[in-house]
Amino acid sequence: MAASLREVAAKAGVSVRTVSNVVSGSAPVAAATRERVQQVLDELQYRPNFAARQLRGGRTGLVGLVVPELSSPYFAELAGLFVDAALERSWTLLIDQSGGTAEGERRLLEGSGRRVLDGLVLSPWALPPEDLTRYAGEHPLVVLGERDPHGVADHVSVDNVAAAHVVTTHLLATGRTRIAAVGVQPHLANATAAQRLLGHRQALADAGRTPDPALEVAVSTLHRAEGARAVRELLDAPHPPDAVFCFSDQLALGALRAARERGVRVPEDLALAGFDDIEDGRYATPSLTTVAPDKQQIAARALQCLADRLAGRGSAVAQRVVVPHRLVVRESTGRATAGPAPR
Amino acid sequence: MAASLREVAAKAGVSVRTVSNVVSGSAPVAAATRERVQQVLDELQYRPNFAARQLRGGRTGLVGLVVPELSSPYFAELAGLFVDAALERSWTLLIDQSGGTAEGERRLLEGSGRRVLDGLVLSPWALPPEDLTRYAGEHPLVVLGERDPHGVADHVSVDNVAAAHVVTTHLLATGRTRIAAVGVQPHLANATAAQRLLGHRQALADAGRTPDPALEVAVSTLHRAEGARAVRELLDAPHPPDAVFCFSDQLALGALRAARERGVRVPEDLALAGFDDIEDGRYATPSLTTVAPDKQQIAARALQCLADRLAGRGSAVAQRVVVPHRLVVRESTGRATAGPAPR
DNA sequence: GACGTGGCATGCAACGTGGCAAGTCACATC
DNA sequence: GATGTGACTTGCCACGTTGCATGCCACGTC
Repeated sequence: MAASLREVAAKAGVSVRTVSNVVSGSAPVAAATRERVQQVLDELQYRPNFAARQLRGGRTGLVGLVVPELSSPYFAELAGLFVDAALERSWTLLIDQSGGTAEGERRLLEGSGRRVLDGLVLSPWALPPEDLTRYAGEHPLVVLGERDPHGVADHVSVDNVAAAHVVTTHLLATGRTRIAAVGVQPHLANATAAQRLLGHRQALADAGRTPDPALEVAVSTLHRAEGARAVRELLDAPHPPDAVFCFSDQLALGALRAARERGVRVPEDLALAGFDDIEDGRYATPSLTTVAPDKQQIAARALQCLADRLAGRGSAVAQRVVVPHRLVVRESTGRATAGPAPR
Repeated sequence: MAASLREVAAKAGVSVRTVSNVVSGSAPVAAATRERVQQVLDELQYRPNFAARQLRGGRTGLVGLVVPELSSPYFAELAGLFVDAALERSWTLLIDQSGGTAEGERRLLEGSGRRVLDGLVLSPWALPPEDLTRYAGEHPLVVLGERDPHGVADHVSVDNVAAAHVVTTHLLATGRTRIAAVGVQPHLANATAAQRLLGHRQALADAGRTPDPALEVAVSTLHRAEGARAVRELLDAPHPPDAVFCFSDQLALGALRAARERGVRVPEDLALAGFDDIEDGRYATPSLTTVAPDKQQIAARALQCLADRLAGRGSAVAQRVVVPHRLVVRESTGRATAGPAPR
């Protein structure tokens, strides 16, 4: 069924080696020969044998991407961009979903995938650094999102501190005074939320304000429901906020719904900002102010890191790539109404 | 870095073949020898070479899943279940996203993936049957969702006609009289929407009602925004509906938002039903009545089909697996208020 | 002691490909 | 006509694994 080089060679009356040369273009072949061989190739629908190629070359052309959950729009969008970016390098992308658990994150690292993949891009939530270190010592690995600074794996993320800083500063500039932060995740090994909280606090401090711990709300997941719950709690508190900075757009969309349920107007009574710039946020009413990480560049740079390692160009020390982001101001953080805070 | 059988054999003082036998257990090995070899295996951290195994055995242990979009919660959930189901068979699942375009759907079928995968599960939207036929002739293929009845590939789906019938019958039972159907997709090769429309019409006919073409709304995508648009149009029409059956939960969630924007109460003024039973619908307010396909079984049966084909147990003719579904009645289709339809 | 049996170990071959170096051939140059 | 040159082609080998056939040895049986 699957034609091999040998069969093509026999039919074309040339050596196996010449057919190989026609296919790969690695050595000169006379035009007439090339044409004849090519014709047989087409005729027999020759496709190079993946296993044999790998056995010979040591490469599979397969790259893995492990995200916590595909049902999260941010990761789904990101995965799509990785597929495209991989395609540009003629790599095939293998996507896996870890569920945000250490076990899931270890699956491709330790499992059969280990020997199949040329490289791996991982967005870890739960996995302790030791596991990453061990793997990175033997295989090309790129980590997405924040980790401890002395990691050994290459590392791509936005500057979460700066990004959070600019959001809170923007909220202050629209005249808000009590700005809540929703999305702290103390249970995760992942440091992203911690970095954003840091930037948020710094912005408050830079404006001469003291962060109010009552306005920093932890969440168990980054889903809509948690955003809604957080905002309900905030609105029920004795001193409700007049702005909420959610650490993901999903949280912000949940927050938006909760606010609306309570009859709190957005942005007039409550400003809302998110993070990620997912499509749903663009089409929400009001549309969502957010931080837009350059997702395309995250994908591109992450694969570039892998390519460097594969080519042996990788530096011995882990690289730390910071991808640009920008604040996208939309309707949900319009000017506050004059007068007292709601309620 | 990666130890080969040869190295292990040398260090253990046995033949390569014996080491292979220890690893695979395919031939008897004396206990003493086995132990000694095993010790060296552990010591050198031997891992079988994937490529060489495939080259010999012809199997990769890799199975592909192609869905239109991962950002759609239904497909994301489904993909997650496929990952789990594949794991149970010690297969690795390669997920790809086609964008719902013929080109994207052809990528894994025709591209490099073709030779890499032991089998493929495809959820086609745009691909003409010829492509599927050609591929299925050469490789194990399972198609998800409705296709023309005389397809050559194995085929797993729910009974969309029956499922749609039960939804519309339920809406009629709650006292609704003008039931709209949102989600017709005349531009797709995919027949799923057509089957649901058929079931919907049959339910109306069975209740002695004549379907009103003005209440059948086509959509370009299955996203929230399209559901919202459809409902706005329906509510603006001279004779608005008192119930809407959306062909996906995503559409229904969009519809829910649009209804709320217009001040139309759900379910009092307008009943809403969806399809897919995605998580967002369970936590929406009001929670969404929907059809729950047994997604876990879709994954399990689809992989079973592949396994059968791989084992040569596949029948010559295409198999057609119908997976059970159930109607999940929640808040969004509660009893109508007495009195005239809204507006 | 010859023979058969069964348990275990081994060597050979092959899967399809690509690197390497040697080979063939035509043609130009001296 | 011998030699060199360059363009093209080819055979050999190795990658790591496993199927197959064979080899070796000890033991039991006639």
